[in-house]
Amino acid sequence: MPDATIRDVARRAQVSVASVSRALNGLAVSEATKARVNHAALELGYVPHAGARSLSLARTNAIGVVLPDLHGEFFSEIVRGMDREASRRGYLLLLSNLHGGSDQAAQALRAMRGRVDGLIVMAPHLTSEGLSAALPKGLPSVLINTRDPSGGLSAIHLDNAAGAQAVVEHLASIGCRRIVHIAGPAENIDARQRSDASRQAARRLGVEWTVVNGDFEELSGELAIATLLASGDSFDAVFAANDNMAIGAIQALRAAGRRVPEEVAVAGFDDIPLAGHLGLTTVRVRIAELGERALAALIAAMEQGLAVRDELHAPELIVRSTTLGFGQ
Amino acid sequence: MPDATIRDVARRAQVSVASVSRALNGLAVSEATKARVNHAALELGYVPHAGARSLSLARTNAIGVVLPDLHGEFFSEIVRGMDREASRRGYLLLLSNLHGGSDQAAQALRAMRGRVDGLIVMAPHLTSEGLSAALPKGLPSVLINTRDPSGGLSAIHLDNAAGAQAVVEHLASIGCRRIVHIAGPAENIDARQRSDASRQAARRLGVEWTVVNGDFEELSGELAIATLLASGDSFDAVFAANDNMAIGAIQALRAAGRRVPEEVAVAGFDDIPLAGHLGLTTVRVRIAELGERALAALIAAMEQGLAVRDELHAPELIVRSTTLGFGQ
DNA sequence: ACGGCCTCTGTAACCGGTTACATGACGCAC
DNA sequence: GTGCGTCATGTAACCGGTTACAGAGGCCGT
Repeated sequence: MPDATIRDVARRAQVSVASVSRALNGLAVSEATKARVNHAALELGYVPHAGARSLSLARTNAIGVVLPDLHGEFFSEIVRGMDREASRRGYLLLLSNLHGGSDQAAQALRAMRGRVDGLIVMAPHLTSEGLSAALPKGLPSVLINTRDPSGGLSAIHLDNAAGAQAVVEHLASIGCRRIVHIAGPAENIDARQRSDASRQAARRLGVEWTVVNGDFEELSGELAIATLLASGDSFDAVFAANDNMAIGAIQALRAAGRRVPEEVAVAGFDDIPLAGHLGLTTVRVRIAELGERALAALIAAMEQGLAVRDELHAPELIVRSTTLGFGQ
Repeated sequence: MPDATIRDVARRAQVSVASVSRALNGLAVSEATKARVNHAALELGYVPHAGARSLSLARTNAIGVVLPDLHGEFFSEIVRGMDREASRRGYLLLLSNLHGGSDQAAQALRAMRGRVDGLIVMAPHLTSEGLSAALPKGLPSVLINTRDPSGGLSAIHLDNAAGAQAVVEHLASIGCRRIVHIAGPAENIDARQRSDASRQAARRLGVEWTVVNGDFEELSGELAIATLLASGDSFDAVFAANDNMAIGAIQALRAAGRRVPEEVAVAGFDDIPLAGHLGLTTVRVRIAELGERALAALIAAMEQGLAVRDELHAPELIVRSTTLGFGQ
């Protein structure tokens, strides 16, 4: 027996489908009708068909979220934040992960049309043209950490520059004079921004700054610093583009007998849970909050047709023991 | 200008809507027609309306996921696993979080009808009747870590008993004789199962076993052990119902001058990332894999109408340094 | 030349809701 | 009693796709 439809309920309650629809949606009907409809619906175990409703109303109460393959905390936290805000506002989240190339990405974006009222997209590896071509025209969209193709869309960016700058200023203020920056993958936009901003801040403050390459993994941080130490290079601070590499750096330093923070101050970026446990100075990103804000911005755009806007999500410097005792 | 519909494309290509539909879905049409349709669709920037398509096909290519408010790793990992499997199989995930009480839960489940082809539900705090009443009848469903109301649904359970038993056997095998178990919240089914199974295993092995209460937070583990030590109680092993509390316990022990693992062995449950860093012996749960399996089971049920089945997801004991050096 | 078959195409019904508009009943003022 | 406004209700069109069915034409064999 297939699921009951609104017509089944109407037949059973001896009224028209219009009356059933009105009764169930709280529109004006007589008490008698409402009672009969409710009774019939209960008897049949009627559950409205959300898909049909959406088609008719041109409104789905769902928001599409298109994310790339994210590792670790980032994926979970950003989804958690969006989910929190979505359920607060009465929306469902439709999740789609981008695994393949840009054609698959376009496919994924197109598949959202008619399913969602708005779109949140994070597609760092998509070209601008590809993105704007693939985005369904009629869908309000918010981009996260993605260069806006045309300037015609709202976007939220993590303020990597502010975070990196805060770290360098902190290091300079406690007396560090030779900073080594462990960079992330070159193609990663966050990594590049952190690197650029830290270099500029160091230059401005008259602090020496050199860079070594990493890949965001702990091991790469350890190797980078071990290599540097072996080469006899000297420095009194390490700023890694993320916490994982900073942790690797600390291990390499201690293995080589350098004291942290007395001889070398170390800072990371992200504030992963482990950072708190190890006392790592870092930049707290509040990823969940970033997700919440993206969703809030999207809903504003959807419901009030709000203008395009570009927000920066400011992170916060968290000073802990891997820098605080420097020079003592 | 509203989005183009299939009728717009038909008009532009000078063919019927049926031909457009056939051309775009790869059914038999002449080359000439196909070319004209593709051309017209491209010109109009036509994107099919997935909602309308679903309604007509009675198939959505989406899977509903209803989860309670989960903290920490669990939420992210299980969603990640389901997402991975879903995108592999060509499904989208529709996420809905249960915040409120059981009426809100019923609401959330009903909202899924007509939007998804199947449902994955994790609702530990819902009564059996509530659940089976709220689940739309026509929807294949898989439950995670939830008592099956009627036995009529597929379900996947984490095998807490096997994990807890493995821990106790390990502790006994290295020579521990007095185990303190730090339990989780009483209403949590995982916590209860871990507690029960560890007690039974200890009894069977002739090891002393006592329990203290915690709430899954690190602080509660620390307090529990600190209190115990202050009372002069003696024991040589701590098995916490999760890693967070185990870490708290270690801090309390070391603060009191007890050596871990030499004097007291400590084990947790979950294998959070921090556990590896601290060398905590624990039980690896592979939550993402649990999510993958739930999704795979659901798709099997949907596509092949597979029979009800009840799976156990076995965790794995990970022995590390908080137990390995015991007694030395 | 004709019937049969095959391929392509178009018309219109259908999926399951919502809602504009028409209809009918009723109350009230004149 | 008539005219008007109000209210509850029903009919049918509509949202944007898919597809059963019918019709049109081409090709074949006889």
